[in-house]
Amino acid sequence: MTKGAQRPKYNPQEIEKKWQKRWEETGLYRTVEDPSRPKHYALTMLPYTSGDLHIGHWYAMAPSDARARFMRMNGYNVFFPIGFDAFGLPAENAAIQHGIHPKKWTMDNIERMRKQLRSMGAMWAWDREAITCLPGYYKWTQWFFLKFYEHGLAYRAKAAVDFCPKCNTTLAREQVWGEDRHCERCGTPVIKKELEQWFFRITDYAEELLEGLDKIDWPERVKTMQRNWIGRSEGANVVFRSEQDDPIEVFTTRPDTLWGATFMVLAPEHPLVDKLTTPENRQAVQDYKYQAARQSEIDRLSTEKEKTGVFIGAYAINPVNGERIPIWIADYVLMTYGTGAIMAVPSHDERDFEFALKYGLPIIPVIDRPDGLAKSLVPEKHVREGFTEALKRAGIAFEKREGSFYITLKGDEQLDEYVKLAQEHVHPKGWIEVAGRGWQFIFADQVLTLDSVASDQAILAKLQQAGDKAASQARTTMELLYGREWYRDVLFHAEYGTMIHSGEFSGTPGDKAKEAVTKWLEEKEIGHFQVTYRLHDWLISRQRYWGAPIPIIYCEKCGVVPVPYEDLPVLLPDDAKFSPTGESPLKYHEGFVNTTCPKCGGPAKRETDTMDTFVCSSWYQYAYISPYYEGDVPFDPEKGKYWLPVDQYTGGIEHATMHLLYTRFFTKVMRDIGLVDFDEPMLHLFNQGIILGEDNEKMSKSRGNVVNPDDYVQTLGADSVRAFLMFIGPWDEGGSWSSTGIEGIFRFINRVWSVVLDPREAPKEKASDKEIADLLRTMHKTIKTVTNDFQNFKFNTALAALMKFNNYLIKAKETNVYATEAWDEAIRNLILMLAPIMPHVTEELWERIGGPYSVHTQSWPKYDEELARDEVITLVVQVNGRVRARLQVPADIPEDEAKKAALEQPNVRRHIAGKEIVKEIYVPGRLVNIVVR
RNA sequence: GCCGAAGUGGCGGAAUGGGAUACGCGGUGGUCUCAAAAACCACUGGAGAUUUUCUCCGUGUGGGUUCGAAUCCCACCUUCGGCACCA
Repeated sequence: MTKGAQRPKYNPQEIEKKWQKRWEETGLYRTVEDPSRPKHYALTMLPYTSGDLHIGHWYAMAPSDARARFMRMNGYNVFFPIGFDAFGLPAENAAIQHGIHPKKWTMDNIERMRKQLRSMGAMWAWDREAITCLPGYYKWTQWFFLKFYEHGLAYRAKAAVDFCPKCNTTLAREQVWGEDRHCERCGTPVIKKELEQWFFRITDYAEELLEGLDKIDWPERVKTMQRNWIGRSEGANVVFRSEQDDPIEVFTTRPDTLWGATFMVLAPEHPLVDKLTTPENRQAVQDYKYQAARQSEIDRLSTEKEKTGVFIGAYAINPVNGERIPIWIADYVLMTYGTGAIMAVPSHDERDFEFALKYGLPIIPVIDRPDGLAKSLVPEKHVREGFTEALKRAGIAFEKREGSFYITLKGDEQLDEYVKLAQEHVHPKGWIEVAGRGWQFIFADQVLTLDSVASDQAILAKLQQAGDKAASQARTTMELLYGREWYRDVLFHAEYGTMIHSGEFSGTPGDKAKEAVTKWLEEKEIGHFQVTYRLHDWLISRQRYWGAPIPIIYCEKCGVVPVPYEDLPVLLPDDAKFSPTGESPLKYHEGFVNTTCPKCGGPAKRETDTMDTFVCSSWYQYAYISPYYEGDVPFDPEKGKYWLPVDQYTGGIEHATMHLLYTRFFTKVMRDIGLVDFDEPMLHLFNQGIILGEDNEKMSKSRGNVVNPDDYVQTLGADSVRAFLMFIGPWDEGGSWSSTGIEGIFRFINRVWSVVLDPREAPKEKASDKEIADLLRTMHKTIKTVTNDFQNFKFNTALAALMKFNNYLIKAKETNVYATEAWDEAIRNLILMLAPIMPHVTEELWERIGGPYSVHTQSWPKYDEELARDEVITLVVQVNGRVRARLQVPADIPEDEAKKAALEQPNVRRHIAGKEIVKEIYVPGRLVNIVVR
C-alpha cells in the first residue's frame, strides 16, 4: 500500500467554505435566461420560516439539489430557486409571548436559515429569492384577490369558526385542545361562531381539477388523494314536500332506491328545521341542535360513535309513491354537502340501515340481491309432513337442527320452486318466511310480501295473530328478521341490482335503473340529474394580523368596494399592538381600519381579515421568475415564457390535497385571465419520504431523537450529510438516521480522496489490453447505472454503484493501469458523477487534477453500450431450478455449446444421473436449466 | 371502517420471473503500534456433512401458477401513511 503522508488531508470545513465563497464570487449559480439552451425549472417546496433548518429540510432539499445539478450537467439551463413562506401563526405567537414583532421574528429567522441553507452548498438561485411577507410580494397576493373578485371567484358568506368567547378570538384547529375542545390559552370551552368570511370559488374548477390529473406525471398516490378530496359523485336532486307543502330538496346517488325511502333526515342546521318542528318536539330538537353544534366536524363524522337523531314531528311525502314518511334530524347529515338533506333508504344504505334499526323505522327492500341468495328458517311445527322429502326432491340445500330447517336458496328457479313447495306444505297454524330475496311470508290462506310500509305492519300483525312472541316485540318486520342470527348476512346490501317493489319500475335491471329513474324524474319535474362534489369552496379569511390583508373596503353608501389596483399594496401597519388573547390587532388599529371609499370618497372601513398563507404559496413558483416585480402583472411575462411551467416539483406528501390542489386552481384561473398559456403548474412531481430518528421513530423533542444537521456539517462536512441522506434508502420511502452510517460515508469520501490524490510510483510494466478493457467496461457500466438511477431519483443505488466503482479503482490502482489514459478518464468520471451529490469535495478534487473551473459546468459522462458489454459471463447451471454449477463462458456462447458445457459439469452429472432429461431451458447470457424426472 | 404502501441477514437496504442478501453499518479475527484510536486486510444468514467442496433450510404466514417465485395470483397476519358517516 502506498503511503500518503505527503498528500493533503481531506478537510471538509476548509474546502466547503472555500468553494461556497468562490461560487458566490464567480456567480456560478446566477440565473440567466438563455433561449439557446433547453430550460429545466426544478422546484422544491419553500420552507416556512420556523427559525432553524432541521434535518427534514436537508432531506427534502439536498437530493433535489443533486437532481437539479444532474440536469444542469446534462445540458439544461436549470432554474432552482429558493424563498420563504413567511406569514403565519407562529410569528404572531412569538409577538404575543416574547414581545417580538412578527416581522422582526420572521426576518431574523430568515437570516439564520439563509446561513444554514448556504452551508448545504446547493445551487440555489439566490438572485431570485422571494419572501411572501414583504410588501413587494403580498402586493401581488392582493392583486390576485382583486382579480378573483373581479371574475366572480371571490365572495363573502357566513361560515362557522371555532371561537373562544373569553379571548374573543378565532381559533385554528391546532389551538383547540382536548376531548372537551377548550382554548389552548385560557381553557375556556370553544364555541362555534358564524362570521362573514371570504371564499375562493374553487368548486367552479372541480371538474377541470379532476380531469387535469390525467395529464400530469404525478405519483398515483397523490392523484388518488386529490380525486377522493374532490369527491365527484353523480346522482339526482329530488324534491320531496312536507305535509305543509314546503319543498325539501335532497341529493341522492341512488335514485333507483327512491321507493325504499321510508324517512328523511335533515342536517340539524337545515333552515327548514325550525319551521317544521312541532311544538311537542321543540325542546328535544333544540337540545340536539346544540350538542351537534358543539362538536367538531371530525367528531361529528366519526364512524366510531353510534348514530343519533331526533324526530321533529313532521312528515314529508315521498313523491314517487305518495308514502307519508317521518322527518328526522341527525348529525351524520352535513349542511355542507349536497343539499343538507337526505332521503333515507335503510334497505340499501348502511348508515340509514343502522339508524332505522335503532329507531324502529321501517325498512323496505327495493333492490334485488345480485348474488341471488335467499334464506328461510322454518320451525318443524310450521310445516306438514313430507316437507323434508319435498326439499330433497327439489334439490334444495338445507340443514336441520334443534327442530328447525335452515334453508339456503340460490337463484330465481330455486326461489320460485321453494315458494310453491312452501305453499303446499305450510301448516294451517304456521307460516314460512323467505328473506334476502322474495321477502315473502307464506301462510296457509295468504302470501304477504314485504314491499311497502303498509305491508310491513300487516305482516307483523299477522305474525302476532299466529302467536309469534318476537313479532309482538318487534317494531318492524326487518327488526324481527334481524333478531334471527341466520338471516343477518342477507338482510342488507348496497349494490346495484334489479328494482323490486317500485311500481312501474319493478323489473328494471341494475345497470339501467339509475338512468331510467333519473330520466323519469326529469319528465315528471320532481327531480333532475345532479353532480355533487365533496370539495368545498376555499375559506381564505383569517382573523389574524400576520398575513396579507384582504384588499376590500366597506362603505356605508357603496357597500363592498375593492381597493383600486393602483392603491396596492394595502400595507400591514408596523405599529400594531398585540393582545395576549391573540385577537387580531388590525381590528383596533384606527389608522388601518378607517379609510375613505375609493368610489364616493366618504368615510369607510377596511376589511381586517388577512389571507390564508396557502394563498401566498399558491403562486410562489411564478414570483420566483422575477421577485417583487414592478410591472403591471405579477411576474415578468418574457422570463415566464422561458421558464414556465415547473418541470420538476419535489416535496412532502402532506401537501397532497391542500397546497397542491390550490396551486393547480390558481394556475387555471391565471390561464383564464391570460397570465399563462398552460393548464397545469407542475408537470412532474416527486414526493420524498420522512426521515426518522436513530430509533426508527419520528423525530421529536420529547423523544430526544432530533438530529441537528449543523453539528454534522461542522464535524464531517455538508458533503457527508448530503450523501448520507441520499444513501439511506429510496428517497420516496424515507428512512432512519444513523450516526455510524454517516461515518461510513465520510470514510468513503476519504477513500475517493486518496484514490484520486495519493501518489504512486509509475508502474513498471505497460498495462495489457485486457486490463484496460476491463477498466473501461467497469467505468461504462457504472456510468450507465448511475445515469439511470439519477433519472429515476434512485440516489441510494447510484451511490452504491459509485462506491463499488471506487472499490474497484482502489484495487486497479495497484496494477499497471495506473496513470494510463483510461485511468485518468475513470478518475475524471468518478469525480463528475459524484459532483451532484457532494459538490464541494468534487470541486476541490477536480481542481487538484487540473480540471477547468467548475466541475459543475462540465458535461455528464456518456456511456458506450459496446464498451459496457461483458465479454465473459458466469453461466448458471440449474437442475430442476436449483443451482448446481457456475462456469465462466464467453458472453456470446451459442445455445448448444452452453448446454453441452452445462451437461459436462461433474456436479450437474451427479444430479441428473439415472434420470430422464425432460427439457433444457436456456436463457442467453444467464443460465441453463435442465429439467429431469 | 375504507384507500394506499410496505414486510428480505444483527441493522439501513439491493435484486420486480432466472445466481437471494449488492452497497453501507455493526460484529469477529488480523496487520501497524509500547499501547490505544484511526487506517488497512480477511471473514461475517442458519444448520449439517464424508469440511479447499457439497447438501438442506431461509425473503411476514398458508396455499397456488411456473422448468424456475423475494418478484405473479388467492387468502390471512403485522407495520406505516392517508382519508373519515359524502347521501
